[in-house]
Amino acid sequence: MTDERELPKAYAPAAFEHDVYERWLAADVFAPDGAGSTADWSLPPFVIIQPPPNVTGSLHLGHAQRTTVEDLMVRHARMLGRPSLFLPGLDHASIAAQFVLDGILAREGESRATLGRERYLERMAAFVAETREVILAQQRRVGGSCDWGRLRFTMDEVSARAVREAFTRLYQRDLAYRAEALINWCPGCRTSVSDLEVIPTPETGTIWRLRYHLLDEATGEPIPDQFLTVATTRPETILGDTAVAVHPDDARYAALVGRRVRIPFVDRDVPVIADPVVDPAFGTGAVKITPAHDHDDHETGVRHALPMPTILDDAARIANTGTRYDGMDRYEARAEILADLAAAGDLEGEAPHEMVIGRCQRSNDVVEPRLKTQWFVRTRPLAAAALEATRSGRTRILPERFEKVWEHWMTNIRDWNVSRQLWWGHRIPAWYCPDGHASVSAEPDGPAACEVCGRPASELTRDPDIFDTWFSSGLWPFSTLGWPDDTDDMRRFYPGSVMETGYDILFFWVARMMMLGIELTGEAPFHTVYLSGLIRDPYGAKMSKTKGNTVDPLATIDELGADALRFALVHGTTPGQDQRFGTAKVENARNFANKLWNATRYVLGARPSSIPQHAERRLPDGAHLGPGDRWLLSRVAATTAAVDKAMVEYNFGEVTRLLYDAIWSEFCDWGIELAKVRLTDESLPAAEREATWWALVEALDAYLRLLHPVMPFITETLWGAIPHRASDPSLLIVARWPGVGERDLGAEEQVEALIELVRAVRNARADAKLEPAAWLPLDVYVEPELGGALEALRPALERLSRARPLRRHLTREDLHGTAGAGGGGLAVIAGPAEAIVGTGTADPAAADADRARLEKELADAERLLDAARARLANEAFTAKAPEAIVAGARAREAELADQVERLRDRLGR
RNA sequence: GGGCGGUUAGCUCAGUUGGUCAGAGCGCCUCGCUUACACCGAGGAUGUCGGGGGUUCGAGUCCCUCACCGCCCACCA
Repeated sequence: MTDERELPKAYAPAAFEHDVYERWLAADVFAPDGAGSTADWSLPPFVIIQPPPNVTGSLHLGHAQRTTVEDLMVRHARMLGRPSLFLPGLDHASIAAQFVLDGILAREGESRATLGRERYLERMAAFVAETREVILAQQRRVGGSCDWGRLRFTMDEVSARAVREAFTRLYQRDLAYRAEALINWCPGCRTSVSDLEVIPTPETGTIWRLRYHLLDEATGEPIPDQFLTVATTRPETILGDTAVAVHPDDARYAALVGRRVRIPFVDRDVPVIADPVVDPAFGTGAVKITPAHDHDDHETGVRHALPMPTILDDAARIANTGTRYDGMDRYEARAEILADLAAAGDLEGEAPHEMVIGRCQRSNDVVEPRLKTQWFVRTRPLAAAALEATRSGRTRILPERFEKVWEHWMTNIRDWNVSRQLWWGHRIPAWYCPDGHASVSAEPDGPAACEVCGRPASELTRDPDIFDTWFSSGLWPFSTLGWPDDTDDMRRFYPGSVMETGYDILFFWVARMMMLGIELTGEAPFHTVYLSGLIRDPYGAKMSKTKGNTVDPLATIDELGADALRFALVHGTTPGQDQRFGTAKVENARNFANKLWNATRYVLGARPSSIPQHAERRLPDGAHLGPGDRWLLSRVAATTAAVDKAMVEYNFGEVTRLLYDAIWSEFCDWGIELAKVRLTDESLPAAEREATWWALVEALDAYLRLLHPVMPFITETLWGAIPHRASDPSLLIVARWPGVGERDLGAEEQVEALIELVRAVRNARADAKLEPAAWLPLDVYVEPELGGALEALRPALERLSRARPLRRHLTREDLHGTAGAGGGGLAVIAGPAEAIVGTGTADPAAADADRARLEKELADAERLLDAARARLANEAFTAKAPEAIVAGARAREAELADQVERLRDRLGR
């Protein structure tokens, strides 16, 4: 034994993770064109696209999970030699950021109104400067190998220019337009929000029945005892009613169509119209129409050319009705109106009503539909192009089932309201002249003159609104690379390879990137959309900042390490499938890391003294390898191939499962244990011991490389301590992904048979409740093809099954005849191997236990044999099943029959 | 009202194209501090793979249907 390379005894991630990251930074390995990059530019670049986190946010598990998945993909690609780009970023998150800042301001007794636009934006800039480093630092702690030199912020000048340019082009192509339309208004946020930001919320409300009096056709005055009863859940909107609609086929109301009714309070006389939108079975079959404040009604209003009076202001107070309700809050007005209707005898009744009400995703206020002049993006042509990209397979969505969702949403898409009445964001580059003409310009200072009438710039005023934050996000894959300029980065890294995100922002973000990307660059912005499942809290609820049930992953990293967190976040998961977060998984991952740490320490410490400490890496000499070594190297080859396959299929949960099993159950449990004996056997030639050690190093090296994308810190640290090849770089992160070696199926079969024998011996000893530490004689018979391996592994087998002495018998008869003859002895039957554990005494209790164990084994074997025979007796099976399956079944039958026979023999039957 | 996902050991979940796939981790039980690791090692118990039907030589794995849970989309006042 010699000294280990400097590797602390205990696995303490907190002690090295930070340093490892600093070393990567210092070596400049994150950038594909960095000084430390080993990228092969003849290979296709790999570009991962990450949703830039909110600038005011802090890391939650969802971020950690996404960063992990993105990072493992980019690290894998980097190790394959591909120029790989993981471009980090921040999103200004307009409405979300304002919501946060407004909360802070409120606690200081300030508000948007008291500060004014300019001071508010200054305050925001200061706030954002404070928070922006938080999330970036956290991303580093998770281990994201981001190219920090290319960091982008959606509010930086590069992005601003892209926004202006993009919008101008859309406008010029008639894909952006300004119009008065019914939009969703959040009175709390004082802005319009997109359809996606309105959350349908089930609530038990009330539905009221109100009477509208019919007008006398002669006098034009309402008739006291003739009325039409309408049903509504929002009585205050009667102030904006401009019609009452009934179904054209509804006999009850057929005679009334064309008559007029008087809307109370506003004394507006409106027509009774017929429209098929009305469901005669619902309510009273007569619907009040409020075109300016209801989506259905608006469409009805358009169809019938109805007036559309707006009766709510920005704060959702009643306005412009000329009634005493003006200035009242919507709900206060509702109560007053109901009281007044009741007093007039026109409130016919009310009933509880299950309904779905739209609430603001951000503030939870009830959203009011409202007519407003806004900018819109014409989405249908854009969506058609996006659909063409996914249908043709130029862009793939994974898991595939989301393509259906995508199809449905894209084919039913409505125009996108991009105006926001907020301050923090990109100002819409539109200027208006006193005559109301709009000019859109990509120039920072706007057009030189009105595009329509030529009035000079000095007379133009800029639109005060800003863009929906997702507009700039939608440009992310190319705005970050310098678009609209034809930059090197655009040419090298556009379009991106994989866009990774949670499925919850498929529409918000992915859809917008696809639509804008194709329109503006002519190419879909990425080849693959990989949708992760969501991390849920222990109760299965979605984690969200507004809900306050987020878990701070940094505490987990502090305690168990970033590697453990990363491993836990992908282990046992399936793409697109939600997972619940539990500390137990992270602890298990930490234990795994600890296992790997200690295995490496063992290997380093077990170096034969004939190998110098800083020896350059050598391939093990095949001629001197033992069966255990060959088995191990073959298993490495098998695992490498399986990991490759899982990686290609984006089955990262499978990747970690493969590596966990290979490293723990094969490398540690058997590889090291078998090698141990050879390495400490001074009677072996040095060349044999050296070969065994190099085989361990070879296997460890491969496993560290394979595990690096998931657990970058520990693998980098451990890899740094093992011998390298001359061609290796000094850091694992830029080392090459292992190639698939050759399998040695013969060695695998032999060693696995012997492993089974050891297990069976242990099993028998445990069942007989023998002293675990006792060394007992073991008589063994193995079939001839296993003889060589048995002899080669004899010392290891002795040690692992605590056998002393281990006597080999060349025939089964010899084994039965000479072993355990003196009474006692546990019979072990393990496939091609058979053994008798000498108990030394004829302890009746042990004999009974042994007999019971064999009886059970026999019963199991007989049951399986019966099943196998029944299967083969079925002519349909032998006739129709593939040959290989039938052959396998026959082999299985023979094996079982043999086992049954031997068990019966042992039991004296 | 559509659509999707889930329902597999006490808990959290894997099970790729139908044929030793009935598994893992945690938990539990029995041993053991054997010179890499007690964040460990050896051994063990637990499931008619939600119910029913069908296709097939063969189904957890495909089809139909029902039940429950969750999510997404949707203009019913």
